[in-house]
Amino acid sequence: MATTNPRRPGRPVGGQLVVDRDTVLDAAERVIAREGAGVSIDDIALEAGVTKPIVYDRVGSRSELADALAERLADRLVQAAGDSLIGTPISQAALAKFFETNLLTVKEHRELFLYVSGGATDQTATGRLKVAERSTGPMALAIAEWRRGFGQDPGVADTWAVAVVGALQMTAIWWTAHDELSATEVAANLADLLWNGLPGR
Amino acid sequence: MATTNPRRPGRPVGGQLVVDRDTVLDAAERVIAREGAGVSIDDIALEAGVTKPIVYDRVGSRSELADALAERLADRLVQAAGDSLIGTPISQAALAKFFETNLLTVKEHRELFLYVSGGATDQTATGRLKVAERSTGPMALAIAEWRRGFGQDPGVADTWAVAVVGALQMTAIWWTAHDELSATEVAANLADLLWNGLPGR
DNA sequence: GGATTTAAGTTACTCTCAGTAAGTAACGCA
DNA sequence: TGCGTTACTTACTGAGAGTAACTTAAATCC
Repeated sequence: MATTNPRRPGRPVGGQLVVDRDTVLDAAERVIAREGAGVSIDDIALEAGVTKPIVYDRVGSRSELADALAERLADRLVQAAGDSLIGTPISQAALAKFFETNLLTVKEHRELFLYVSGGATDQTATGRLKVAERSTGPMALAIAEWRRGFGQDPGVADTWAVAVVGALQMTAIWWTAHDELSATEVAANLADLLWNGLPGR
Repeated sequence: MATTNPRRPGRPVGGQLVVDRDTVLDAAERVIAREGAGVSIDDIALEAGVTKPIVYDRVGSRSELADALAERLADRLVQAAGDSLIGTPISQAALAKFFETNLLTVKEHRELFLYVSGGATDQTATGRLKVAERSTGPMALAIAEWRRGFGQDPGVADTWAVAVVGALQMTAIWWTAHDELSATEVAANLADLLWNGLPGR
């Protein structure tokens, strides 16, 4: 969707906005996927067929952009994987399936994940935490639900959700960096750890 | 150690180097701890009482700097926590102690951790992975050892080590962002998860 | 012991990029 | 038909990474 015929200055013909926020975010995802996490705002603007100030107008600063992309990515992770977990009978196998889906989704959006993680250097810089927090909510709910189902204290759910998401994210980035194992194998290992614990059963 | 009396151009008197690599890294840690993860190379140079090209000469580019600091941080984490784990009888309580030490160490070096994580935007940008990989080695060894002790397959050790480190790191950064719980509580929750598994015992 | 090469700094630059200010043309309302 | 408003663009500013050019002391050579 790169600009075919550059626009002149001034308000364009036809009362509509040239691009809306979502279009800019779509373009950002596309160019990040294509060129890697090092892309500049100008690159994104170009991909959207527009200039930099428009990007600022639609989505805000670079860290706000990273945040917005983080939300999208997190939602996608939840969406893709949630089907594997919520509502189905809980088992180690289901957990493994859930992890596998997550691994594959991260792999698919690896550069976006890196962009979002490295997002900004200021205090909002906890980009990975942003993805995590978004993914964590549903996860925490699910965990609390389980625990209640098992007749156990759901109070640990928050910590556990963060931990599980952290384990998953780190494993995913590690796995995509040097994938000798298949997603299925890694997911099975993870599920084994988180279902049975370190000492095993 | 900030510059008291700026040096003139040219080679300084006295055959010695003004600063060596470690001194620069020390300065970097100090200024990051004091001013936050947003510091520039110039800031670091100033703190070291030297100018930017010297920093480049001693440690290299910004991502190499981040990598070097990541190694130091990881070594410190291993150092601080290793005592709690290696050689002692393995138990859920020991694991909790290990986690607690780790949490407190990350909290202590929070800004450094953020600097290293946000480190660079290029493909080397997996700064957190750098910390992780460094921490992971010893952890993987320990886990493999355990598993053998339990008479179980040590083959999962690599994946498990990454997962445990990931869970720990994410939990740490989450905890330092909004610490309502004590380190001890969070560590206990983590140990419960990783010792007993999600379903509990 | 002076001339020359090498070592170890600093100053001053370039380049890229985030963020913003100023300029321009179409729309839309009186 | 004129004038404010809207929605763009171009052109700037400032900061920071990385480097080139310069400066002076030490070390080497005769």
